Amino acid sequence: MHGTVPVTLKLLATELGLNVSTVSRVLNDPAGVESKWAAPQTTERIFSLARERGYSRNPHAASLRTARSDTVGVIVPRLQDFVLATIYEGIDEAAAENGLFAVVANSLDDSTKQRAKAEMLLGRRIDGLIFGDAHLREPYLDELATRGVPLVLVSRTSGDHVSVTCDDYAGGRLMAEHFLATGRRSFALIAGSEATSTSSDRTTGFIDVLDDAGIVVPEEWVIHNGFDAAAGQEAASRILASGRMPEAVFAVNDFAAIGALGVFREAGLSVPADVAVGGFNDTPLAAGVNLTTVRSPMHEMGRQGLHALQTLIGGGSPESLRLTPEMVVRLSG
Amino acid sequence: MHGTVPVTLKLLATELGLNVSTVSRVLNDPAGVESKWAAPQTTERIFSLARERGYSRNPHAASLRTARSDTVGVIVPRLQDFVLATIYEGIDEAAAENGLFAVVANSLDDSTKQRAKAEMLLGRRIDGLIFGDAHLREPYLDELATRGVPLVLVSRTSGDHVSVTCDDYAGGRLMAEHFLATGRRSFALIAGSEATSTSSDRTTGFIDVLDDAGIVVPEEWVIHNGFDAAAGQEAASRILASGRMPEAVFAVNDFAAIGALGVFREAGLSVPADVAVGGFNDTPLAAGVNLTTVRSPMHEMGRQGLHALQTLIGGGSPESLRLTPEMVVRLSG
DNA sequence: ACGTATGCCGCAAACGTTTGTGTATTGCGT
DNA sequence: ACGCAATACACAAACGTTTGCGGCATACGT
Repeated sequence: MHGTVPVTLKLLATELGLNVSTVSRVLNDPAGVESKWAAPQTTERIFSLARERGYSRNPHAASLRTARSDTVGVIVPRLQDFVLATIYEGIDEAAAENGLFAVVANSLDDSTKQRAKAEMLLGRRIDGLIFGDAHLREPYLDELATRGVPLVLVSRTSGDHVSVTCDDYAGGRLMAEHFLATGRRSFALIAGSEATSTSSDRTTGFIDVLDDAGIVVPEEWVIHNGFDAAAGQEAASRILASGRMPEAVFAVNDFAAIGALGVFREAGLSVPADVAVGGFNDTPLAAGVNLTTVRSPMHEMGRQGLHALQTLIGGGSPESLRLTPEMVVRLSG
Repeated sequence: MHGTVPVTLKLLATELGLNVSTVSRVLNDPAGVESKWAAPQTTERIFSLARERGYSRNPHAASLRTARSDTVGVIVPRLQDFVLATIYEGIDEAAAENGLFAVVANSLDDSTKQRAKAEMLLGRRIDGLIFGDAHLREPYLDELATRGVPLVLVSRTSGDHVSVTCDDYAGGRLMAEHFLATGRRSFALIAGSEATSTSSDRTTGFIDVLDDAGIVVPEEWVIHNGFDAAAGQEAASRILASGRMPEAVFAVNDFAAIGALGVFREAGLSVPADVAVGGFNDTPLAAGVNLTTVRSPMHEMGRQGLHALQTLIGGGSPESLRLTPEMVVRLSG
């Protein structure tokens, strides 16, 4: 197991009495066995020997030669976040289907780390980057663009970089319309992390609808403090501490919603009788706790993001995409 | 931005009037500026030019030469699973600290996909593999081991491969002891996926304690059907459908527990008055919904797993590790 | 019968590193 | 003054591919 000679093109070639170039061309021909690079008989011999010896091309050598790695990097705030994990799965799936490979890194939504990870990936010679952690103003993205690095954004938009997102504004409107239709008249917003398009689009969509209905959301009830369960808990506590209660609260993320749910219930409130709660994304857990929410096509965002990046790498100029969300009403609101 | 010449060792070397070998040695010397491969003055010139030109070594060329990629592959059932995502984060963190890079792939807990992904990663010339999806009997792992592929298991054990896990048996005992101490006498088990060590160790730990107390868990109340919220919901429904109710149910995974929680509450049962519910892992959401659970050191498992793999790659023979779990009691039980 | 096309394949140069070996220069001890 | 050991570097081969170019047959058209 230690003195094994690696099976290379050269090995196959000499064993077949051919030149490595011929073997290489045949093995790489997308036409496969129908390759016109060699006589049918020769092609057959090549493939069968390759199979027999278990040949596997050395991607480092190939990448060195071609200056492509067939690998794309993706940067997410955090893989622990179900939403981003799902998006990454979509990316990875589409990548695999297209002969690419996706690698991932966490930025913790921090600009310095984002830059560090991106540069690290570029150092590994990836062919392009997908950002799932873009902030509204992000000079680094512009820098990368002018450096000529192919990049696309998923989940969040920023500037005029190519992006694949959920139509978050529409999603916010959906939730507001639902709440109004079910008779609620006062609202609080657990609005996620500031300076992200997901946060601002969802909240302005929500607020715009209320505006039209002549309802204003008090400023202290618009709480920006992150997307996770802990953020939802803290926001809910702040709402409770405000003395009075809204008839409904819209958390722009399911996990924040679930965190809020727990705090409200613990405070003896009944949901949705005392306060309705709505989330965003429709993660499986939302179904598990009967949370009313807006479904966003996370997996599909990942897939489309990869496709966009691929056409970008190929020299094309893909359009940004806004996938449409869907209201899903459950018991919590 | 298109006609840029890539900055290589050769470029630096000719520009400095040196040979690439010298530049390479200096730049790679762990001693950094203190390198003894060149005169102090020369070393300084090399580093400053490298910095000025923004030199970044081409890992493909290096890997081609050294036959190492400084990359490890990790295979998980699913990145969407918070537990595995956290373990991967631990792996990635430790990898980065040691100059390595971790790439990940989903197997969906399916042996065929597991093999396919592993072979794909090996084709990319990774230096070693970490499996987070091992089943109890896994011939493929043995095959890899005899092939000489450095591998370690995390989260789940299998055979006598090196593994870093939580002491699941102890964890199961903790939960049983807690339930007994709080007066429950009849139990159901939402036991996760069959043929995984996490499932079997946690349940046997649980059952052993009950045995000693002279309590037996009815067979139809030991339900094997996966680790996620949907599995928990279905299991809870089956329990409800059995006609009578246990005083407590232990789900070997928080998400399954949360799913069960939702079903019980929806059925009008009050938790923990009518039925206590315990989970496993102590994910943030457990705190969010006040779930009693057993904390497992997920992040640390990842870190230790990477270290084990690293010593394996370095030719050492690391010991398997069983990290100790911790009971965390909340309102649900 | 002769030019040309086509099928089949080989040659060789890169891609950017790492690393074993070699060599000129300097400094030192004696 | 001599040998000897460091010091400070250079040379060159190798890692396994990809790909432009070229060459030799055979077949084909006229």
